[in-house]
Amino acid sequence: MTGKIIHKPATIRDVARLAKVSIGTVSKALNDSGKLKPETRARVIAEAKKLGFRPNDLALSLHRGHSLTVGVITTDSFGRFTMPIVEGLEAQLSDGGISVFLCNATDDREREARHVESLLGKRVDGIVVTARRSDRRPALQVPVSRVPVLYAFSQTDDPDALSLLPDDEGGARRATEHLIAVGRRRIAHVTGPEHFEAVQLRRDGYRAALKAARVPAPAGYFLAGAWSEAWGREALDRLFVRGRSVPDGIFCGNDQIARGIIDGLRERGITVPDAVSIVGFDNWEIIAAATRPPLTSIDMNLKELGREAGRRLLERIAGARLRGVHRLPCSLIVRESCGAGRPDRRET
Amino acid sequence: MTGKIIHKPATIRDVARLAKVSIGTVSKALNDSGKLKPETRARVIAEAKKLGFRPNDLALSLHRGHSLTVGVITTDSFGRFTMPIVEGLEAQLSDGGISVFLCNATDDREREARHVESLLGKRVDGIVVTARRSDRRPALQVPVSRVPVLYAFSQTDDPDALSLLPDDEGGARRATEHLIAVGRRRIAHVTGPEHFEAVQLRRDGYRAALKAARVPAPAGYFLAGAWSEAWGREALDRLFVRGRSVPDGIFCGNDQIARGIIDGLRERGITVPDAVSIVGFDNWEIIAAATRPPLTSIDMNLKELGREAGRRLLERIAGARLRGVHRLPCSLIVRESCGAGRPDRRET
DNA sequence: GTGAAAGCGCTAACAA
DNA sequence: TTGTTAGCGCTTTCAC
Repeated sequence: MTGKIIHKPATIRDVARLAKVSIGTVSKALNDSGKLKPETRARVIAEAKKLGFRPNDLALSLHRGHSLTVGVITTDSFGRFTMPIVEGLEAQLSDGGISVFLCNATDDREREARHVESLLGKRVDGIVVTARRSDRRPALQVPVSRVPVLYAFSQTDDPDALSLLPDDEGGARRATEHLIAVGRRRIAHVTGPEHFEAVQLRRDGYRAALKAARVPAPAGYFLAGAWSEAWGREALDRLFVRGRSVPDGIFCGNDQIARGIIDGLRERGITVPDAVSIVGFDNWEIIAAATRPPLTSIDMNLKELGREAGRRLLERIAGARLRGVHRLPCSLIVRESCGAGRPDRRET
Repeated sequence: MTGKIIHKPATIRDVARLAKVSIGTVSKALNDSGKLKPETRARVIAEAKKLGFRPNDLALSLHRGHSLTVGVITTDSFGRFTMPIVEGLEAQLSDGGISVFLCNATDDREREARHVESLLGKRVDGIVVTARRSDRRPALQVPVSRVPVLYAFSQTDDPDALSLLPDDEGGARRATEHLIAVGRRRIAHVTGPEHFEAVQLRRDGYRAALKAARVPAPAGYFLAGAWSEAWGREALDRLFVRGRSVPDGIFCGNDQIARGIIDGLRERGITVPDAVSIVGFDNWEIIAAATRPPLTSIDMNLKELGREAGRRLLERIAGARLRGVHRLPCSLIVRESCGAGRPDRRET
């Protein structure tokens, strides 16, 4: 014993003793239930405060059968995309008096299983699964138990699962439409590895927007590569060196690519947005604000996605039978990399 | 009723019924305690598995008086610095079977208080406080109760508090020493707002290293500004335009500044690392890897700081009486922005 | 208006 | 070797 003085938290019994009433009375007084003489109620409350009494949620949960906690399991070590989602989720849930357990599984199935076990043991009322990217993943193994599971920025094969994702296709369409709106007609798309679902969807959105506006989409104008600045610069070589007509607008699959492109363009003496308009994707503040000029970009509204995940989870916990894949809208954040156009405020 | 089928989790009682033994026997069998006929034990375990039985941690915690949970309260909405810390913390703690509650207070004292209330209600065994930056903050108000509190990447006035911080001064010294080691003698320091404690400490480290090596530190070579790329470029103007001798090495207060400087240097046709060596701070992968050339930088080892926080918190929970401010070492991560020198592997 | 007691799921001390 | 039971802290009938 290291001489630690344990202040065992006061129990309802302690309050009862001090206030010279029964346990039941204390409960009624504190929860404002039943009928009590105002005087008694006041006295009990006073004593409770004096003792610093705080009901034990453990006992409470045991009694009522749910714990007012949910677990978040992420395969992304709380990376760039997970963070805002968890932030929104936590905000929404904690407004409802629900606490969030954080579990990092880091793509390790076994670790994930252990975390699920642990959460189930803690009798969480629900589980949210997040990931580094929105591609399909194996379903979370939740042995027996009927705890609601929700996939946020993540999806699985189980058709009964509920999944919330950003509307990549719509976001891409909006980006492309914006380029068209500022007068561009030779619009390229430089993006990440083609096996990403997000890459495919964004490409589809890009093409759909061009088609709708009867703007041509030359084959060489679609370039899939890596998610990096370096790839952005490299793509520029392919786009601008050859003898064919060069783009006057580029929609980039993410902000890093966009940054590489903007830097590369400046190094070639091509001005943005005068000669070429650029739109990014992710609206990663730290990058979008640092490019010269600042980058117009698509925001996936991940924090809001997190909040929505919170709401839906609550509904499911309440018994609603939600399922399927839901895509949430992206926003266009206008900065200076596209030039005038209409003063395109943030639109949802 | 939405027709939801509630699979109430099996209780120890259910197992007992099925295995035709008493509750006590089940408990013994499952916890490997007491003496039981191996056959009985096996049967009980089998039935438990069949039922998907999983002990209710709520009941367990209620019984044993501690919950195997801790709370993390952050004033940073899970930002860049908080995430690795929380990641390390969660990893360390979950290895010990402890779950982590995430609470985002976002600089809102009242929200923070509510979170503390909630955590205390959940009877967490400890609380970790993290912040956006390591400056001193008001102590966490933990009414009554003796739950251990630990400040990670954060500190407070209470001299009895336990606080874990990166060794900014040591990191800065190492960075400067590295510049000296690669042969630089005119070393500038461009950093963030001077009211940050981290800025002061890093400046001290920079000066100490110069002094120790008898390298001069001209007054104009220390430039405090913002944490941005733009400031890095601006600082360059002050450093290089005047008629005085220009630096051949620059230690930057963070990686963004370093990036601004590297970009600015390239635009002036000054080569890195041939003409000037650059060291950054934070080792923010996404930036450090994208600069041209890749940036040598100081890593605060925040994930390890998180792990260490987990360990210390465990000790405190176990009754150890820890207090004071502890500074954890930073590492130098060598890339290519300083030139040869010795092949400086990652040193702790 | 207030008190007494059952019960939430589990462990541990004690009986049988 | 196995069963019984008190008790962890709380809410909620049901008596008084």
